[in-house]
Amino acid sequence: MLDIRLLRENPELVAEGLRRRGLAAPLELFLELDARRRSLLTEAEALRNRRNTVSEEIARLKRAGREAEDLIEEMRGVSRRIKELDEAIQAVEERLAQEMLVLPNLPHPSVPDGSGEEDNLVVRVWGEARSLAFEPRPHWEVAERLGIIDFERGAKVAGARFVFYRGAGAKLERALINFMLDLHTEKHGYTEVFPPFLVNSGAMLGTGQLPKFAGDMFHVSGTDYYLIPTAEVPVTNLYREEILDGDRLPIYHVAYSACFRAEAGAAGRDTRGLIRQHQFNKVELVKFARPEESYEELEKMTRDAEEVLQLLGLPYRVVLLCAGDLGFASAKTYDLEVWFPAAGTYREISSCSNCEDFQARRANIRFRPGPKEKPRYVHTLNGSGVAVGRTVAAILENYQQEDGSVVIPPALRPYMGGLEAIRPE
RNA sequence: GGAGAGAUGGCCGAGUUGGUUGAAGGCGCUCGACUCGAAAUCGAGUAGGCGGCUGACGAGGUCGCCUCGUGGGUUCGAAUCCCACUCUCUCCGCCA
Repeated sequence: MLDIRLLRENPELVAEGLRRRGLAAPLELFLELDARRRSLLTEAEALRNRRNTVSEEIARLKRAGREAEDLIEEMRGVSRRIKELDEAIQAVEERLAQEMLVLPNLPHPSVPDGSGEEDNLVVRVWGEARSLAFEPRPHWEVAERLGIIDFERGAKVAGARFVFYRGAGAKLERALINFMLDLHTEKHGYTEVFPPFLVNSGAMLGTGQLPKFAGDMFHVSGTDYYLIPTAEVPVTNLYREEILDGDRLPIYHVAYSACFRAEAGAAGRDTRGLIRQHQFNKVELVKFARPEESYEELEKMTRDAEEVLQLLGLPYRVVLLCAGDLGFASAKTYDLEVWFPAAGTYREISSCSNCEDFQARRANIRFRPGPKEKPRYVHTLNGSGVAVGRTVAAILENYQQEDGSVVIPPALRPYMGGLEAIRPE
């Protein structure tokens, strides 16, 4: 959520940020609601002040055994008026919140202009996007020939965009999760958490999935539970409604979770393979940082995610998203895109974002800079470190051999019981 | 799922015949005094939010309002009375 004060005092700045995202927001409405709210509040407070003073007077009179009926009669009217004003205030505040909650975050000045993917900026490339000596097969063919992923039975038992991993495939998925968690906890200093996979609507509101993107998620009918689309949701909400000790910052968390996405509106896109599933695994990085350090932390977090791909020997590039391609809550995002030789393209495998205080304001996550100082909102960051299913897909395509086998990246072998390659049965 | 108990400030813990209790007391913490220094002792301070005025939309100052799990009700007035909900604990049942 944006700061209403920023909107009040600097509407042009907000309008400019929204325009860069390709949005025209009717800011006059906000200003009008805000002004109305404050004028009602002032009136109600003046009346409350009157009531409080007179109530003391009444108490004094009663103690002295005197009558106070005329004052009580006056206060009856005052209380009635206060109630009316409170109702009006509540209505205005609800309206204002409703409008504020659907406004996205403003892009950071370092974010380039642009309206979509094609305007994103490649900031660096790692590894060689090599073409293989033979005609590479897409990862789902590699997987099916090895019998390690069962797409058909996934569809039978659950539906389209669900799979069973089997044998070495299941083990590969599990090995990657452990490999990533170990790297981030042991080398990069993150503290592991294992979060709930279902959260309530308050948490979804905090990170920005609700109210605007309800259709992208699975909702357990008859309850207030939603299946998490990413561990970012429970982990960022860990410290909701808390004031953190400034000495603890920055806080680094890493979490494995299954992720569930309805993929509404994605009909026909990536229908084959592991790229776009309703359920997938992900290792997620989340940071809570002081505002003045958050952009430095974003760079470090991106490097931490990159190291996963480097150790696995997967060629990738880092892309800075343009203003028009930014996610709802993000002020600045780097995507990591990994090379897929069969498709001949780079595909997103990680997304690292600084949400600044946008989520912190919604979820009310603050920190005390020093003793006696006022609490301030933290900056929240999140990044995939990295998407596991897509990593499996990338390994299958990049490490496939002409005979149909797949070499296990050396860094992963300790997690695969020393296995050097997956071969057809 | 059934029965009961409870939810107060960073923590512990008073306060329920409604009226200087935003909140006693203790602990913790901060600052000061004492000390060569520390401990002990003494003194002062120690929640958050919102708004008005002042000031530059800053810092600061000042006035006021709200918050004793959450929401609603009764009342001139509610931490205190009533209702609903949430969460925690204990016992029973069930279960990985």
